[in-house]
Order: sequence, then structure tokens, then C-alpha cells
Amino acid sequence: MALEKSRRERPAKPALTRDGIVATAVGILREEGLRKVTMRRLAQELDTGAASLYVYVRNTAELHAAILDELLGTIAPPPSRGGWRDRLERLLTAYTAMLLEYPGLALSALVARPSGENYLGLLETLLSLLAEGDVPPERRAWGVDILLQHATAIAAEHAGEDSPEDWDALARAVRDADATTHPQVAAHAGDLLTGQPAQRMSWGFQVLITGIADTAVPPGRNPA
Amino acid sequence: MALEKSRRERPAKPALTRDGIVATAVGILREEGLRKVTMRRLAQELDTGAASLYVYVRNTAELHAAILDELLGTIAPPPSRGGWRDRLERLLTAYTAMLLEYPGLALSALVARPSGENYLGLLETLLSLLAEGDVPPERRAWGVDILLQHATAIAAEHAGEDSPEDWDALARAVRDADATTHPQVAAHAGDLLTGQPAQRMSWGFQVLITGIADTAVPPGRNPA
DNA sequence: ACCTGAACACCGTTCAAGT
DNA sequence: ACCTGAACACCGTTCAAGT
Repeated sequence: MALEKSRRERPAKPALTRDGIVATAVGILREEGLRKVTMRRLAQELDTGAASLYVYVRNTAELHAAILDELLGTIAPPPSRGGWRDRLERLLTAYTAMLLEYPGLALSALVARPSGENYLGLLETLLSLLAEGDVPPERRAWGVDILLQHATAIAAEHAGEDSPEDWDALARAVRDADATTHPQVAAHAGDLLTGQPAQRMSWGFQVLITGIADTAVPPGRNPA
Repeated sequence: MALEKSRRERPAKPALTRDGIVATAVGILREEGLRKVTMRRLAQELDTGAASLYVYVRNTAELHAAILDELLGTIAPPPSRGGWRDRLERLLTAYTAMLLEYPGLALSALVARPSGENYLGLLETLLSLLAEGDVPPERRAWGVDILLQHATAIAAEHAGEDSPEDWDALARAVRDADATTHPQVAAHAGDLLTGQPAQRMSWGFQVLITGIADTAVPPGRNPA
């Protein structure tokens, strides 16, 4: 009887597995945001105690990295036609767009890089595109690092957007900048504050791609 | 008598001010790191209750932004001799080095930009340097944004370095990458993982500066 | 080996009540 | 207006004890 009652309340408590934990975490993320993806909340969802999760996950940072790798698997691969620069920009845009859906995640990605299968696949694709563009080999690895870091930082910047008081404060400070003490800020106030986010993002990727293609890496980097 | 006793225990409780709060916060930051700079800990240091701080500071994010602006004042100005690229790179390096002393702060800077006097001064100097380099005006504002974001992201990446398990995991994943499924990752494993941090940082700034100088912004950005 | 409850050591923020 | 104590609603992580 007790059994029947518990059957009706919950669809049979599934065994804990790392994959199940991560999948449940992604679910909470999608519905309630990263802030709610806590060990305690997750345990509650899985009908267990928070302590039990530590058998499968080292800590919160590792959990977040696992979530990110999971979501990396949802990024559409870049089109196979078109120039390498364009395809590279599209892939980076897709990566950024995914992170922008869950901005807190970008902060985690900056601090604790994922290392799962999907992340490795993303590295592979990025390196291939740079190779296709005849970017010298030494610049590809460092270039991928910069590209991903930039894309991640763009998304991370939106992590605090629930309460944009600080951006308002910056906008006010820039607008009210004294043209005598801060002539450059005053002169550029318009461009500092405006611009379609998509245009700025696109320009940023182009800046990086051009810079990577045109800037030599210092010699003797890898003494071993 | 009670008065004398309290005199001996504490050097007269100073009146609360916003500046005093921020100064005390910087002190805790320097001695114990950003994680200890909490409203409660700060209140304890100031011999009051956490609730009292909310008269002077909107929330924790704003407090962190104020701390950062304070520290921005400690960055040495760039040398007045030398090429603009070199001076620009030095200033950005100094900014990054400061953030690297308190890596958690870089994360805050990414999310909640400061808007104080020192931040405005930094913007002013960066814009001037780009102007000196004859970077077209429209690219200066967006360029400064990218440069600061990149420098901040570099520092933010080190915020989790107390427990570098995730980096170890990434290093292992890259080293063990299957050369059949991930040929590019396998081929570039060395450069993906190595390189003097200072060299990578310098190269990154050069990439950005070159890219900014050589990449046109889209037309009609600012319809108003 | 896996799972648990309870405990430890904290958080940010709000609010009624005081001065 | 400023300050406070207490409360509300949470956290991550560890650990002894169970199975």
C-alpha cells in the first residue's frame, strides 16, 4: 500500500548516474536558469540528498562544466559551403548564441573549461577552419583559444542583465563625461554606448580572425 | 567605565561612509581575497550589521564595481615615450596584471562594469592611444570595448585557479585525443596547452590591435 | 560502493522597530 | 535619515552512520 502510494506520487525513483544528474541539471537550467542549478535543488529534483551527488560530481564547478559540454552538443554544425571566414564566424556566432540563452553558464565556462567530447569536437572544427584558411599552424592553437575566450566573454557580459543598474550607471557616466577632462570619452560617447549587439559581435569576430591571420607568434614558444 | 572599556577594545567606531566601506572592502580583498568580501564580513569589520551597508551600497555587485574602480586608480600610467602600439599593450598588460592579483574581481568586472572616475580615465587613455595610431574614429570606441573585454577575460580565466582540476581534465582530454576522430586537436596538442602566459597575452593584444586597425566597422551603425 | 541525514559554516537581502 | 537585530530563504561541502 505504501508502495502503491509512492508509485502514484513519483514515476519510480531512477537510479543515480552521472548522466542522469547532468540531464536533470540541464532541465533545471532551461526552466529556471543557472542560479537554480544548485546541489540542493538538484538533489531535491532527484529525490535524494545533496551529499549523494558528490559520488558522481566533484563539485559545483565540475557540474557546470558538464552541463556546458552537454549543451555544446546542441550547436548546429556550420554549413559546408562558403568561405572559411564566413563559416568560422557562423560557428562562433552559434556558440555565443547558445551561451546567451543561459548567460550564467558563460561565466562558468570562462573559469572552468569543459573537457568533454563536444568541447573537443568544437576545438577540432575550429582548428580545421583555420587550417583551411591557411593560417600558419602555430597560430591556429592560440587563435582558437582567443576566439573561444572572446565568444565566451561576450556571453558572460550579459550574465548580470537581470539587474542592469551598473550598465545604466556606466551609460550615465559616459554621457556626462566632462569634455575638458575626458575629451575622447565625450567625443566617442555615441559609439561607446550604441551599436546593434549583432553588428558589434560580428565585427569583433572579424577583428580577431584578421588579427590571428596577420600576427606572427613569437619564435621558440615550445622548448621541449 | 563601560566607555573606557570599549575605547580600549576598538579605536573609536568611525562613522559609516561609502568611501569608508569601499576602503575596508579593498582591505579585506587584499588580505583574504574577494570571496571573503561579503556584506556580512564587511559589516563585521565595520562593527555594524550587514543591513546598515545597504544605505550606501545597492547590492554586492555594485560594491564589487566600486572596489574595482578603486583599484583602477593604482595602475601606473603608460610611459609617454615609445610607439602607440607598445604603450597601448603596456597599459593593457598593467590592467590585466592588476586584475590577476584578485582574479575573482575580473569576473565581476565582466558582469558589472565599473563606471567611476578611474574607469573613465582608463577609457580616455585607451581612446587617445588609438587616436594617436590614426585608427579611424568609428573603430576606436568599439576597439576599446574589445580590448578591455579581452584583458578582463584573460584575468577572469584564472578565477578558479585555487582548484585547477578542470584544467587538468582539459589537458588530459586534449593529450588523449584520438588522432583519427580529432586529427587537428591531436596535431596541435602541444600549442593548445603550452606557451608562456605572458607571450600568449602579448600575442593576444597584438592580434586585437592589428585587427582593430585593419577591420572596418559596418556603415550606418548609429541611426539617430 | 553507494547513499543518507544531519551538521558546519556560511550567504544576500528585507523589514519592522528604534534613534 | 540612519542604523539595527532578527528573520527569511537559501547556499556548498563534509562526515559518521547505515545498507
